[in-house]
Amino acid sequence: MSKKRILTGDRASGSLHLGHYVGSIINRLKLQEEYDCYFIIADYHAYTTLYEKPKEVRAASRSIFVDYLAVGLDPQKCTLFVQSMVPEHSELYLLFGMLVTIARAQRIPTLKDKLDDLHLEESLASLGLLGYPVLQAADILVYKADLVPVGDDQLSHLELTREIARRFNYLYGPTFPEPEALLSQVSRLPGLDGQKKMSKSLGNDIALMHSSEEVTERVRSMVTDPTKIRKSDPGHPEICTVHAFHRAFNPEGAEEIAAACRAGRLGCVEDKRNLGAFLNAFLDPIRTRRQELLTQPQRLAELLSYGCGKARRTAALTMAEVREKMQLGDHLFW
RNA sequence: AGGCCCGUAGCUCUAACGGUAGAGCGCCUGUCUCCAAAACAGGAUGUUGGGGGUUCGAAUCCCUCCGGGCCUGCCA
Repeated sequence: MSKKRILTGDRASGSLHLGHYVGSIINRLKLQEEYDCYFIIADYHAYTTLYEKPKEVRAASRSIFVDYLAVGLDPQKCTLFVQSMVPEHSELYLLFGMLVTIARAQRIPTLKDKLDDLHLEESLASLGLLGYPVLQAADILVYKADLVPVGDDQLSHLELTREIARRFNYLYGPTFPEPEALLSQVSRLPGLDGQKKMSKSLGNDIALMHSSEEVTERVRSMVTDPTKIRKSDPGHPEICTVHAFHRAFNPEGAEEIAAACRAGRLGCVEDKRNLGAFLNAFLDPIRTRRQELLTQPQRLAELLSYGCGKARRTAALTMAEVREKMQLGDHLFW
């Protein structure tokens, strides 16, 4: 009962890929054993940029939910839910919006990066995009989460969450914990191009839902060590994308492979063939489980509604308290 | 509510006076590589937001509709 609570999740902007897996999913599989975990599929967040594409967002939400189950997040151990199905998020976001100045929101460093990605001038950013970190604060605090697994790029968002919690507690009385970062060892997987991090929008990803043929094809297109021209040339595994994947998915064999590559005994073609086989061996059980789940729409619907219901009950408790403290709601009116 | 600006390839944009729709990036193919990358060679992509009009001829001018944006106002 005294388990600490965690909130984390994914924007519903695309299917999960191997970068998500090594970056956070694998960590969540452990966290669900020790903590009271809430895993959010953040479709409202997806709408901050994909508001013109509702079907894409819904397809992504569905695909992420099924993948959560397929990789082994267990609805008996953790709470899996979709953000928009818990309307308390939006109500708390609205109220938190009063506690944050425009200047403060504009000072979040990730906003600038996001605008660059979108080729947007700051003057063209939507109010929703500016409010993104405030919505995140609502996501976290509506469950009174104690811990938030974050990469260092998200620390500034968590800092805002803590400020909001502190300010709310000061103004209306102690209500929220100040959530702390749970810094996990960040193993970041590069994309197929070896340059940028793996991302669906860059098209350099291997999705959990890719077929084995697609995986083989994508591995074949990976960038390797450009100085290894001939098979017998000594390679540099530390700068080779294929090897980065070996280290992530085949840690036991990685050293031996590196040695063979350096010695010029291992060619890239063979190396890629081996990696493809490894990845497919890893993905096959996930594929099997996904296929099984997809034949049981009724069960999927039940699991989704179970998770959302559970999340909503928790969120409703917080909102009742927030309304009370902020003198809102009909039972206080007269 | 008024005023102004914009809409062209997946993205960023160029196309004087109305005169064969283009470039860069990205993408695909080939050569080269054990692969991939790089380099080189080649290729594709468009109802120029929709409709109407003027004209021998409209991305360009006019009308209209749709979509987007900026400014001013509406004592919210």
